[in-house]
Amino acid sequence: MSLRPGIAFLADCPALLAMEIIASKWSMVTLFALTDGPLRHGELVELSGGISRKVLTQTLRRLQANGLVERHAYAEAPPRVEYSLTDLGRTLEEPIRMLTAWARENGEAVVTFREAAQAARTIEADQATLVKTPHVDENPSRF
Amino acid sequence: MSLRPGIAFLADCPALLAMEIIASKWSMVTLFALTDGPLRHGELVELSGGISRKVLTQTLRRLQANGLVERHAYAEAPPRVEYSLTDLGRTLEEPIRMLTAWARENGEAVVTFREAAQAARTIEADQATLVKTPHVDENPSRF
DNA sequence: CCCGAAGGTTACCTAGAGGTACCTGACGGC
DNA sequence: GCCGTCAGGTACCTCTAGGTAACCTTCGGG
Repeated sequence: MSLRPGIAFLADCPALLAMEIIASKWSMVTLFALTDGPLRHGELVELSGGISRKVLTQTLRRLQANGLVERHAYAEAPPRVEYSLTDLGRTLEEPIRMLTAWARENGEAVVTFREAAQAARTIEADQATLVKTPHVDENPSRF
Repeated sequence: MSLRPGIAFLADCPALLAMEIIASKWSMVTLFALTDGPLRHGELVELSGGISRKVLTQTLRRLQANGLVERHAYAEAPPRVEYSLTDLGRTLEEPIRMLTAWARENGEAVVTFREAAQAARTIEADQATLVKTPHVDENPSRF
């Protein structure tokens, strides 16, 4: 231990537990969608790029149970339910916004890289089946 | 659709795919650990607060396959392998740092809230069992 | 009286995350 | 030889995230 200072904190529990809650695709998306103001269940489904209603409900309940999101149900004619960030949730706005901005800016690059790597691995595998090359170096994908 | 402008992008695919890769507890922890410089496998295990060696390897391979992390194996006496961020991975430094800082600052608050809510629900449930006996027959009318 | 909308819940299923335990393989020290 | 280190790989297991599909409830409208 005691490598570079300021890293070892990773083992500290509450931070890791908090990470466990927010560090999921749907938590991120949901929290981000709420950074611009309260939204209804149906609106969140539309905005979130494919989340199912069940999973959205689960996600919201989890965020609610951890004090990041509030649920307001209005006793109206067509039942209306709005979700919004709590004060604690609002402290997440900036980090989430930055991460989302990163995903928007670099998502394409990631996908491009992944596909190139995939293609490279495929070719490599083809060569391996043709000639069993000695193949010493990295990428220990067995022969 | 067409609610507040600038939200609907969430449905856009590459961003969502990128989110899927980095938005996991161990990806976050691993990437954060690497923001301060290259680290070896064993160092990452120690720093990451409980990740198993198998899962660390899986996580690193996934990040590597998506162009965020590089693996350098040195052919030395005791095999040495170092992992570092790629240029693309380095663009994640700031977002990850912010999120990690948030987790460190607010992890305690989240855990506190969760435990309070848990206690409240327990009391509520106790009252329900005391007052509401006919909980049994609330099964869905199956026919 | 049935329909549709809104916001759920429930049952059922699969895929993947993640853990433990044990094996490999090259080296160095004894 | 035998043991220990480092970075894995593999087998096997469990648990949950997440998806589909169906049903419920309350309302107003036709």
